[in-house]
Amino acid sequence: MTQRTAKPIPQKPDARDDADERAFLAAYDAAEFPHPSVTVDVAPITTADGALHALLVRRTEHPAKGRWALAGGFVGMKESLDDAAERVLATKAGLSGIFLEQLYTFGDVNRDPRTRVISVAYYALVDHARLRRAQPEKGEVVVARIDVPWEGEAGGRVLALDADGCELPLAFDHADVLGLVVKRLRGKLDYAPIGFQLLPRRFTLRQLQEVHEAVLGRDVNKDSFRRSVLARGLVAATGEMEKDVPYRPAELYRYVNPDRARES
Amino acid sequence: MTQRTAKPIPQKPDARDDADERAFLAAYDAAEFPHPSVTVDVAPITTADGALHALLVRRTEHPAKGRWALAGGFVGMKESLDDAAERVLATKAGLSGIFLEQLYTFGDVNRDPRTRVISVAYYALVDHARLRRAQPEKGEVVVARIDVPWEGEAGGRVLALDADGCELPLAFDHADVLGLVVKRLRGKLDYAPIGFQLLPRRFTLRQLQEVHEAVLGRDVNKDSFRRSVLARGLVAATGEMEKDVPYRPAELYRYVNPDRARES
DNA sequence: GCACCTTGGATGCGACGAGCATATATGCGC
DNA sequence: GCGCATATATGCTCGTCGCATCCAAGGTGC
Repeated sequence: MTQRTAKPIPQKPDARDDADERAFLAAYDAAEFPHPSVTVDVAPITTADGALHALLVRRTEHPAKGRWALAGGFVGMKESLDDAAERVLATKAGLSGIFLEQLYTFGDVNRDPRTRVISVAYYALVDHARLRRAQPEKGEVVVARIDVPWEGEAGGRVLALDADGCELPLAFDHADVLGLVVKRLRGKLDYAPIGFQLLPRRFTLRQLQEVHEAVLGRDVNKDSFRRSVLARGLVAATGEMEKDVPYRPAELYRYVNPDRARES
Repeated sequence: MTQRTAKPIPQKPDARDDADERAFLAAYDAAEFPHPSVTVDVAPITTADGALHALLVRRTEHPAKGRWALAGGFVGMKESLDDAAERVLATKAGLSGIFLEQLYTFGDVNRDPRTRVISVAYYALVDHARLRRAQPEKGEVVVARIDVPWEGEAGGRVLALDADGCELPLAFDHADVLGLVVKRLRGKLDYAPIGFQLLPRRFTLRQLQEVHEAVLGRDVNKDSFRRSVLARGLVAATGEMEKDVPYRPAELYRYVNPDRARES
């Protein structure tokens, strides 16, 4: 809310509030004090091979040149935070129309060596095939495996590994940001429909279970998982079967929003 | 895993990176683009009479002059967001040393009529007696009853009522902020130790139950509540009893952090 | 075609916790 | 002492979760 930290604005008398307020706003000078820079950083997340993965962007400029970072950008004066996150996700990561949610705002004084930068972090959830096809307007990207060195929802920073298992150096405090993404996803997974966002529209229950195991970092009981998913009514059978598998094909399901009807 | 998607960036010679980065930082001009204002808004929360209450501050300046608002202030260039929230809580609400946690960042373009203001919202948890004694450095405050017009974790804006049940007009989007506080508290209550923050150091299990009922907005089963609280090992009996009650006094408990030892 | 393997999908059992009822304990007012 | 309100403990039921078992269905090798 609103209050001015430093020298107070010259006081005006109290009456005629509307005209008074208009006059106040006309005289208001937003540039009176220095303001911090505000950015959004977006972590596009998927699951594969039993682990979480995140798309990272190689920094081509200082600071942290050459290191890997989340897709980020400054917030425009006339765009909301959500709009800025969508724009950054589209331009820096080449992804649009996918699930996007605010995570946390990082505002330590020295987190960016340039100047005071406050960063509103978002995470985006997308299925693995789509993330692999992601093509930004320019720049080098990588889909890094997230290595979580803690259990459950303890929290803490995580590591980003390339295909050979080598650690990718992360820029700024992005190892903390990604750690908080993991913690948040683990906390929300069993009561919010976020597992479906990491899969294509049609999926088998086994795939959904593998997504949960990748997010949680532990095995889940197969039968209990199936029962609880089906009992919650969040998925509907399509009658179709998966193809080209060397064993008994499983039925394909789709996510149904219990509130409103949805496309198939 | 990892894959490089796009055309490689024209590489600059990689050596002398440190000196290079120092030169870049020296030439960086933070005032090159206009920046939004960044504020913190703190909602001091307690429970009483079976409902959530929040401390609100009367605005003495435009905009929204005369309306009630969360305790807020601009973020200084050399203080972290958490530090700013602590400072605002101390100066605007007269409270210090209490539980404080970031909630969400509100950044719609027109949420403040003056200029672009991005607000990082926090909530603070404090026991009722302490909130009633809170005395800011200056200004008029009120402890408003929060009326939640929705059930469970549906979410949405809430109303602030004074002692007579009359609605208090809220400034900016603070009805939404308070609504999100309620939603967050309801979601975290049963797996995070936040109920204890709303009580004095020593409390009866009945008091803890009443806190839970006030936050959740519904009754909870007494015996199940007692059993689960005791089984989780988050509280320890003190051996003391409550005094001056016209019925059998209950034993006083205290919160124990299961990780590290704590004071009694 | 047939044996065999692998995975999908259903059923049954026991453990555990939540909700509910009951019984007993304890301080106060009469 | 007696009644009352509340605290505190115990027993019961029921739903859910974890675990084991069984059958179904498709592919592979002979």
